[in-house]
Amino acid sequence: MTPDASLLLHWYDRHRRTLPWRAAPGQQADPYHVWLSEIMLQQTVVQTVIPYYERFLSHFPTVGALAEAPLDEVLQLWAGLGYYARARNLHACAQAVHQLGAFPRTVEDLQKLPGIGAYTSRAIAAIAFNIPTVPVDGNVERITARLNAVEDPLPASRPLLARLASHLNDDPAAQARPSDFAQALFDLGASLCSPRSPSCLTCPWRECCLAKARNMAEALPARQKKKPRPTRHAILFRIINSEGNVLLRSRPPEGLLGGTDELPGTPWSEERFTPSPAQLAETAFTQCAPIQAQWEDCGEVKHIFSHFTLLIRVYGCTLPEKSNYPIDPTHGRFRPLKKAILSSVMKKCLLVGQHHKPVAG
DNA sequence: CAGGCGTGGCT
DNA sequence: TAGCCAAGCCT
Repeated sequence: MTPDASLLLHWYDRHRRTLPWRAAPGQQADPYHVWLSEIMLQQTVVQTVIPYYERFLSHFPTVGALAEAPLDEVLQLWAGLGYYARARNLHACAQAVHQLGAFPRTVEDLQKLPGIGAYTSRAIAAIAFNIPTVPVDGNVERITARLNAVEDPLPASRPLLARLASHLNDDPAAQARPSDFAQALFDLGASLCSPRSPSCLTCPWRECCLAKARNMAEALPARQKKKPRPTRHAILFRIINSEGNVLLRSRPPEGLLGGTDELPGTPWSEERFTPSPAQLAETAFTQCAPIQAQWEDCGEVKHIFSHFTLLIRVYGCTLPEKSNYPIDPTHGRFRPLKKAILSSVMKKCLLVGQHHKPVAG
C-alpha cells in the first residue's frame, strides 16, 4: 500500500533541515548546486561534505568555471574526501554540461553523464527540476525495507526495494511536490528512520509501517555478511630537503587514490617486511628507496580502506643544505606541501613521528 | 556482476 | 578495539 505522502510532507515542512545546497522553502534549487552536492554526498556524510562543498563553490562559482579549471586544481580541492574517481568524473561532467550549455532535465539524459547513475540522476531531476521520481539511496532503501518489512538481505534485495520505492510517490500529494518529497525522504531517513534506534513513535508513517507493527524496524534492512578485510604492508620514505620540501610522486590517474600524490616506497604487499639496520643501508633494499641514507624510524600508520587495511612503516630523513643526491624521477620530485594533492592516508604518513605537540604536564 | 573504490564517526 | 556503514558509480 502507498503511504500517505501528505503526512510526510507535513512533517518535512516542520522539521526540514537547512543545508548549504538547499533552496529556501518555495524556491527552485540551482542544478549546479544540487549536482555538486549529490556527487559529494555519494557514500559520504553531510557533515563531512559541507566544508568541501563551500570551498568548491567559492573556487568554482559556476559549472563553467569548474569545467575550465585544470583537473589537478579540482583534485587538490577534493583531496581528503575520498573516492577520487568522483573528482575525475565531476570534472568530465562539468565539461560535458558546459558544452551542452545546461544540465539535461530528464533522468535518462542526466544518467548519460559521467559519475551520474540511477540514484543521482533521479535526485537531480527531482530536487532541481521538480520531476516526480524517487531517488533510491541508502535512506530510501531503509525506509522502504521497513515500510514493507522486507527481510531479504541487501544487496540481493536491492532490485525489489527499488521497485517498491518507485511507488512511494504514487500519492498525488507527492506528485504535487516532487522536490520536497525527495528531500523529505532523505530527512526522514537521516533523523527518525535512522539505521539504529529509529524513532518510530513520532514517525509520520508510523501507522502504515509493517516493520513497526512487527517490532522489527531496527533490524531492517538486513545485510549480507561481509568478507574479511585483508591487510597489506608498505614501507614509505619521507625525505625532506633543506627548503622543507618533500619528495612526492604522482599516483596513476585511475585506480586507488588515482591522481593523488604519495611518498615513494615499496609496493603494497601481502607480506610484512621488517628490514634489519643492515638491510636498511643495503643497495638491494634501497632500490625501493630514492636514496641511501641514515633512516629514522618515524613509526607506523594504520589506514583502513574499503577493501583492505594498509600498515605503513615510515622512514624519514632530512637532507642537509646544498646536498645533491641523484634521485631517479620515478621516485618523484621535491614539492612544497602547499601544492600537493594529499589523500588522508598520505597526510597521516607526513605527520607520523613529528611530535609537534608535546603532552603538557 | 561482484568487487574496486576512501574516509571518519559511531557503538 | 574492531566492526558497521553513509545522499553510489563503474567495470
